[in-house]
Amino acid sequence: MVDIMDVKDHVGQEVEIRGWLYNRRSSGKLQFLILRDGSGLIQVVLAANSVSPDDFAAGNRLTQESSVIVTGVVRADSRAPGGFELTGTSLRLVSLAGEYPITPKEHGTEFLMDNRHLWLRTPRQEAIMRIRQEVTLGLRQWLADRGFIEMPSPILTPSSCEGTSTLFETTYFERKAYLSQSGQLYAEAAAMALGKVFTLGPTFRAEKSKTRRHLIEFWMLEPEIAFCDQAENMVIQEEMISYVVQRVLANRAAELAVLERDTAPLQKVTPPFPKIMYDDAVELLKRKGHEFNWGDDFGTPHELAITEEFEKPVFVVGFPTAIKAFYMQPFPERPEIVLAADLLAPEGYGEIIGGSQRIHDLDLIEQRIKEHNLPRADYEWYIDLRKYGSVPHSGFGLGIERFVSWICKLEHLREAIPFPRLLNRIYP
RNA sequence: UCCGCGGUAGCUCAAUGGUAGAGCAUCCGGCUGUUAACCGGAGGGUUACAGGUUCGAGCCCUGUCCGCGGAGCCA
Repeated sequence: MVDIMDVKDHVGQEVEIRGWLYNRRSSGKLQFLILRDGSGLIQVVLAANSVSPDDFAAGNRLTQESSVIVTGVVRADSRAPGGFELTGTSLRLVSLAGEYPITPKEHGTEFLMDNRHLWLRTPRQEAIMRIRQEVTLGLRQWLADRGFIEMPSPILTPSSCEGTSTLFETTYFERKAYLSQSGQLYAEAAAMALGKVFTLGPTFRAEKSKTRRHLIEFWMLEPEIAFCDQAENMVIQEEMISYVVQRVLANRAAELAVLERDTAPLQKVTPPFPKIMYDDAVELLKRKGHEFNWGDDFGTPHELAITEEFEKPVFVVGFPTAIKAFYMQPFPERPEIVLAADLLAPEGYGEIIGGSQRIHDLDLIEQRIKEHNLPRADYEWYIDLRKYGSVPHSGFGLGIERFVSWICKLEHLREAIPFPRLLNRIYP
């Protein structure tokens, strides 16, 4: 048995391919079967004198997406898509497919989303999923190589992590529980145990967001590092992002080609990334004619206006304390801003990372929990981290689907995850 | 939640208020190098739903539902 992607290494040999019929063309005594097996596409030529009459007839009855096992001799042929093809020697039907909804013609997104379980079989979706795997593998590899330990955080939580976004409520036997919207607080505890850690898992936001940049359920990577300040935090981010982008360029060139992704902008993604103070970003926006006041949070048009000034991802540093989470460390000498930075991706993809140095002072964290009206009882364990050997520490959250969408230059986040949960969609 | 656009065959889309159409898919037939193959034939419709105007509504009006795009919020 040979994967289609490896067929090119078996020229002149007879190989067995197990897969599904992607498309079929026939010229009477000659059939062209395009097979897919998840690793690629290949054309199998069935001639009346190359296979038995029964196998030839079976080929004629094949419907789109029928599963088959074929054997054939590999031949280089410029007329074949991909340059290699099989001269079929046998064909065995595994299962005859019924009328397949996704035809070789174009379809609308609503229909494709209703058939997401089948849509995943198309070459474009395969390419995106392979790139997604390269991204998560690359992130894990880069972190593991630097001594980070993967520490999963719980999905069922007793209360909000940040007390801001809307949470999904569920029941935990006799009491209420919530689906996690961030693993960060748990990552902080883990960092005090193992030094350098990360959590990678699903997070849930019950916000009625309805844009191409939002998912209800999405995956987030959240590294957390003890004895790390915000400057070091940003170095980690820019080196990790650059490594993964360059790795995808090196290992997934074929998939990027399927997506017709212009790789020139990605090749420029190398450390260091430009940094702009929030203060200066406000001035930049005013200069470009935006109505924007110091203290406002960025909307989509503002992120676009900032990122179009740069070719690489750009850090916006020093946000107003009032618009950021309760746990962020104030700037030295400037309590009105925090040691936090958002990383904005180029080409209109916006925020892919939010990171900060965390408050390590016991009195200040207690004060902030009070100011934000958070239920102190739920945060006792978090406060403990400041009681027992507190150290300066930093971390960040990376949105996996936004990162993948940018690398693939997707129109919509829904294609970056196998089964997207959207505002009006929980099927399939 | 707000603003805008849309819903016709399994799919993608046509159709001056006057007989419901095409391509793809499916089925039948033809073709020994096809490239979203091609050629001939067949079947396939509660025009989202509910009302209304009209001699006559896919088309005009009202309401509802659903979807898409954008905003806000965020990764």
